[in-house]
Amino acid sequence: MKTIPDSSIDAHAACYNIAAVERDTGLSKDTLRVWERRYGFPKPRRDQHDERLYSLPDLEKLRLLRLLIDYGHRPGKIINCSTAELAQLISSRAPIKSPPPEIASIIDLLLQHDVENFRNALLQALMKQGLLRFVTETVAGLNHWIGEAWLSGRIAVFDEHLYSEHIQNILRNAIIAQPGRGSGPRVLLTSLPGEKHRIGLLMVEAVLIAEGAACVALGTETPIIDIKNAVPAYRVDVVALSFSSAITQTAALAGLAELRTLLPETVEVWGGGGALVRARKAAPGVLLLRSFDDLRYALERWRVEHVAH
Amino acid sequence: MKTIPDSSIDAHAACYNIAAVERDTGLSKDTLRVWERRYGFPKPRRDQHDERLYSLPDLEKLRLLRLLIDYGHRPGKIINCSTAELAQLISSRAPIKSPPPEIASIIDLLLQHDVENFRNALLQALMKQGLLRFVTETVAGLNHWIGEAWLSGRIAVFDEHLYSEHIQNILRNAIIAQPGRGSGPRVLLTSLPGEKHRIGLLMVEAVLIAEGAACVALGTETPIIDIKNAVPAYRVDVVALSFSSAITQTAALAGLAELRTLLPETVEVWGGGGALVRARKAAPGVLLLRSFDDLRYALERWRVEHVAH
DNA sequence: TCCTTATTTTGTCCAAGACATATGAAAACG
DNA sequence: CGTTTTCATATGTCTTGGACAAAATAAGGA
Repeated sequence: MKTIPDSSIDAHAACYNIAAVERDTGLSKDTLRVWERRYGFPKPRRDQHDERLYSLPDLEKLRLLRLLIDYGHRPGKIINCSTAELAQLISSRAPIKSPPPEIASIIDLLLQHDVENFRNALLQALMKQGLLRFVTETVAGLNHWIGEAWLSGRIAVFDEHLYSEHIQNILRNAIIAQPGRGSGPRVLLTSLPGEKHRIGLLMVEAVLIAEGAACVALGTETPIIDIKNAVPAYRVDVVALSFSSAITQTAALAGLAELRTLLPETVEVWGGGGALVRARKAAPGVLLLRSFDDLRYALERWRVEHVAH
Repeated sequence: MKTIPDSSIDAHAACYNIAAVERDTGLSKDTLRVWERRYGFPKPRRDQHDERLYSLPDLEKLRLLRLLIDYGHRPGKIINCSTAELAQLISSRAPIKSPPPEIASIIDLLLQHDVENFRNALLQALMKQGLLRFVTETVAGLNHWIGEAWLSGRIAVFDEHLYSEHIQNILRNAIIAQPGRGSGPRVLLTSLPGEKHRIGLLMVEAVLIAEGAACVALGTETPIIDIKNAVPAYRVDVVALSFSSAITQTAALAGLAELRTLLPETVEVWGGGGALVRARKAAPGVLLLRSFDDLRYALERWRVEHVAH
């Protein structure tokens, strides 16, 4: 059977088959082929068996396109812009501000590959701010500005990997250090298949635990049917799902709606994350959380409602 | 654009379109269609536009098939068995021996969904044994026996997710609690694209740090080209890659050989993990680590060689 | 300004064929 | 007899071009 090719074989030539491009850009194979047919981009060269081989510049342009489309641009309007024009569209999208100094100093340490001091700076920020402010201010800020840096090519893939690992270390350390369950609802926390971003999930878990809720964290990519089965097993009151911007808003809302139909009425369904901040309305019985404040309000509301009974 | 249908319309009929089945079973749309063409299963009914609508029983049988195929069965041989026969095949995979009592008691807590006591049992084991023994005995044992339980169908998907999350919490907590760099080599630790298993990587990181080496952990799935670029940036002495049994031995050895050609002679390449325990020999200049003891010997050897200079 | 209704855009699904690679069995070797 | 090599089969992924529904936009009307 054909598998994702060993990218090492052509690492220097930077050739990607359609499966690798799907994985790296999040654009489906069908979409890639239909864009080629309709718009003439991307137009990859072929190997000896007429299979598509995408170049690294194509891949970069596709990533920019994906980003702009997520932001609201239409594919047909921008697909024939040059990579430079797309990059300019992105940078012109938001007024170019620089990150606040406390964020900038941490990012500088990452860019200088100073692992030790990077780790220490994160730990110090956590100690100084406490878990709640650390998550909602420092980590959220770092995510945003590191995303910006990645878009403009100022940060390497391996730097981002290192960042993700260290944030996970810190957040999980804080999570396990917290005392046992609190007074709040039992919240099952996970993401649906295809959603691989772990940091958002850990941030939510940290906030929930800091607020005294009991969290059952299943990590990323739990199939819907297994979420359904886990709800009675762990006797949870709320199922919370996280959707990063890597997933389309439509897919996120559809997943939430499907889950809603599978769970008993007594179990609440909450959804949040980058894919949903601009969503208008969700299926009935699904609560959208567009910020960490929304999350805290939702917790408080749950407590009020369940004390009354 | 077509999306996952609002299943609330047909919630009781439990109909899934091909995208939902792909998401929940991990079988690609192409695979589902070609199975239907070749083997006659699954044979979903169609909606008014001739699009496939899979039933819940089909979905359940597909998940059993996926499980058995992962374990080594061939699709063509088992695809026309009934769901009951498949379930029996799975349960007949019972382990020959039972786990030692200290492992069994922890697994029992997981099977009873007792999150609090499960967490506490892990923490207690860590305290009692120290990081090194905890990793090489308890965590290694848990991985093995939970794998067995998964194969025989005695453990749910969500239980395994919860296990993975908690082990990560504990290991990362231990990792960050360690004092800064030690005397040993700087080791870059990661896995190649396609290798998603994080726990093995974290176990290695814990052992390295306990032994006083400085670890640059990049998490899973770092493209080879990015590993190459990270080596000078972080000035590492050793690149260590982890390969779980989910990857074939051939693929693991090929990846190591490829990396070896891309790195300068002065940087060592180490490989380990389930895929390589039975490997005979690797490419020249690649060190195979078949056990945690091998890892510790390799560290000691490096230190001896680099003190002499 | 808001709601309803056309029109265009855009992503997903389909079919059937082709083919490379994983797997397992048979053959040749040490 | 154990080990590697060779071959055949099984199996998953890629191909093309057509079709069409849902989303997004534009146009019309209260």
